[in-house]
Amino acid sequence: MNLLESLNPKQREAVELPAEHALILAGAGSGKTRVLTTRIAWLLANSKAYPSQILAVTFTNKAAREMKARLEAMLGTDISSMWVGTFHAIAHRLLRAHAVEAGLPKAFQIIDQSDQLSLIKRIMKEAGINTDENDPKAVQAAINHSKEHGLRASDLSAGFGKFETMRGVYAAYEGRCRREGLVDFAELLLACVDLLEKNPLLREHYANRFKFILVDEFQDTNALQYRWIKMLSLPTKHTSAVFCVGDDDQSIYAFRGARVGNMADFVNEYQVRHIVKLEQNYRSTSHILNAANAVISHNKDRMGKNLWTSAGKGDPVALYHAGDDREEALSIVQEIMSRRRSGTRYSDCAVLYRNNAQSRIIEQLLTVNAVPYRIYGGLRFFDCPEVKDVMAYLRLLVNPDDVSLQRVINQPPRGIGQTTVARIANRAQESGVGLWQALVTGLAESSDAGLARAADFVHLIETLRKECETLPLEKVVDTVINESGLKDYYSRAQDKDIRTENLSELVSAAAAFCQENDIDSNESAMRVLPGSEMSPLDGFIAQAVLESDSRGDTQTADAVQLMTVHSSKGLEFDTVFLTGLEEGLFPHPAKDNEDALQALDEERRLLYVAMTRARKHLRISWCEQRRLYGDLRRTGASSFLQEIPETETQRIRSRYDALCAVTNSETWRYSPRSSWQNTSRQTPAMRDVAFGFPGTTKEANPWNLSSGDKVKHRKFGTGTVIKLVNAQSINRASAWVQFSCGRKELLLSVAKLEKMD
DNA sequence: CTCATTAGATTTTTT
DNA sequence: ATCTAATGAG
Repeated sequence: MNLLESLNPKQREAVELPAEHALILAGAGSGKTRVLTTRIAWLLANSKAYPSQILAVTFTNKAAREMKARLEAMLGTDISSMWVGTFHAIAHRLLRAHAVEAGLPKAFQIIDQSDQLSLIKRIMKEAGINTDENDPKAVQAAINHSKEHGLRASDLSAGFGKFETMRGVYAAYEGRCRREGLVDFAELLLACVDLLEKNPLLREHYANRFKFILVDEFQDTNALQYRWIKMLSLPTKHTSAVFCVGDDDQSIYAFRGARVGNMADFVNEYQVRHIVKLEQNYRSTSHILNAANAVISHNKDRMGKNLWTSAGKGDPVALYHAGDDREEALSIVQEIMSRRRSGTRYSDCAVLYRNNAQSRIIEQLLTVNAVPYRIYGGLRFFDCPEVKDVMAYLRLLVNPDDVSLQRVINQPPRGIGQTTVARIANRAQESGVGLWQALVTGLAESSDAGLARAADFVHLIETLRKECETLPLEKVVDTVINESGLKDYYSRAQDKDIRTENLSELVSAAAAFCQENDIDSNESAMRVLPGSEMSPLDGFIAQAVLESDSRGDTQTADAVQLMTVHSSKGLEFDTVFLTGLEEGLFPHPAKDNEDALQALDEERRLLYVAMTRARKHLRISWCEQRRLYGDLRRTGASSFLQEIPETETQRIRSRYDALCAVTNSETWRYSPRSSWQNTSRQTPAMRDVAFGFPGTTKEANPWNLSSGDKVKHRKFGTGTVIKLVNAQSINRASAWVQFSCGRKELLLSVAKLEKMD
């Protein structure tokens, strides 16, 4: 069989598994996506399933698109009856099809994180809750967390203080969303789960329909997504076969609710009999792979996997110890330029970092040296304010909810300020209706100038709605942009070129949406098409919220790729520069001690992901000190570096190393391990002075102190260090010291503290 | 109502 | 260092 020819035995085993539940443990670079798509193709080719019986769920739109594209290429047939999409997109589709049964208005709208936050803030303000003591973001997180665990406000038992506040806000938020027809991301899934739970017939219908459910990146699923899959697959009845692909070692999203434990739960609950491990790596050479394996082997609770490769040893992992972040960045740029001279493309090089703040210095030096680069994870197209404004107008046409109204009632500015909005909000609250309703019903009797302008706004929206009723999507978007006044407004704004370009790009996006979905360009945007769950406009608005990553890819340009380790997941590059392997940065320290160990394991997985991005060259670097948040911090080698075996590495002699060698011969060792230990512990003294680091001429340096230490002060005498504040900072570090004359906070760069013992 | 200044915070992020 | 959100003057 043609499909299977190029697969290795394990991959082939996975593809040819019987129609039963299965878990595929797919290591980095082991051909995971390929197995998933080939499995589907194989099922179809061997008449195990019709396309309509397949449900393939991914995490990101990118993955969904890739899967569809590969399937189309493999099969060469129409796959439109197959459901391939993200959890949220598929949940949305189900809810549109069964809005009434789910208790939702037909025109319900999805709100994104920022819409959700602004709604929560407003609810808190209206309820007179002090937002200083109760962080709206924390309340938002708590609400989403509750939803992830299937808990509605009414499911939470009464509590005290902050929790009770949150519970109240949650209840109000739920009520508001229901009244306004708004659904947040978690609600898409939860409403689906509720819908199927309440309708056994419907549940059975879908479980019978989707004979094969395939889940990608299973290690990233949260509790709610797990339940959602369970609802669609009736695990006890074995109507559908659930095929999950994942890698516990690459689970790096626990902070947003991902549960690696879902993998073990799946095996138990579904009594999975087929577990296939894909351990042959097709990406990296063996020095890199062995180094990554060694690091990840320090983790507890692994399902157990060891990647191997038949590729040669390749280059050892290069280690670069820089004096500061500038030297680190410069050395990277220099190496990229030298590689470029020997024929490498810029786009084969990636620079990875733990947090976005680290990119600045690298960008700076790339720019200075005229090296083109591309940053991943910036502001996405549909997150641009001007685009969000237009989308809010479009939503008002379909479903006049508070969130959209609030956003654009004075955008462009039309003299409706806080006071007027507050007045409207008061009326709305009194009669228990939404802002729009309050506006529509109570405007005539008012002589207030602000309210009169609000009436004009309502008139504008209603005119637009009438005008757009029969227009095709592209024209609707264009009309709204022009007649809302947004175009005029933004053509006078600060970045008018970008703003207006984005507005016209939005019109093109609407046209593209019609093309992709085979919608006739004359078709009215506001009518539900036969055979579809929603109108073109509904679809377009939903896509804007759910698929905000659909930004014009500039992949064609030859540019160095800059991104966080998180966003590098799933990608690969010939050459990877992994930066900032420093204690306090990578691993990033955990806040509370409770799950500090688990957090450390996740950081280690993060490092594993980063290392396994590299095909041929991996260079890891760290600095003695780095500028962070406008503050100079003394850093030091990450403890993770000691987990990389020396046999897989090669120390690059840095400028800083060279300096150490001349100023302090004791510090320089060719053995990397001993060298890290020495340089981070020793008093910096001469070599740092020679290198020109500020703050190092002081006698006492913050990194030499810890709480409990006995210190001597010229004036206060001897005392004990209680705690250190900003301990890593060179300029702002201070210590609380208990002297016999009392407790003092001393700035370490100023106070001359002498350490005793 | 709008614009300007200032305090406060800043791991990681998709949907 | 730099961005955002929240106050206060014009």
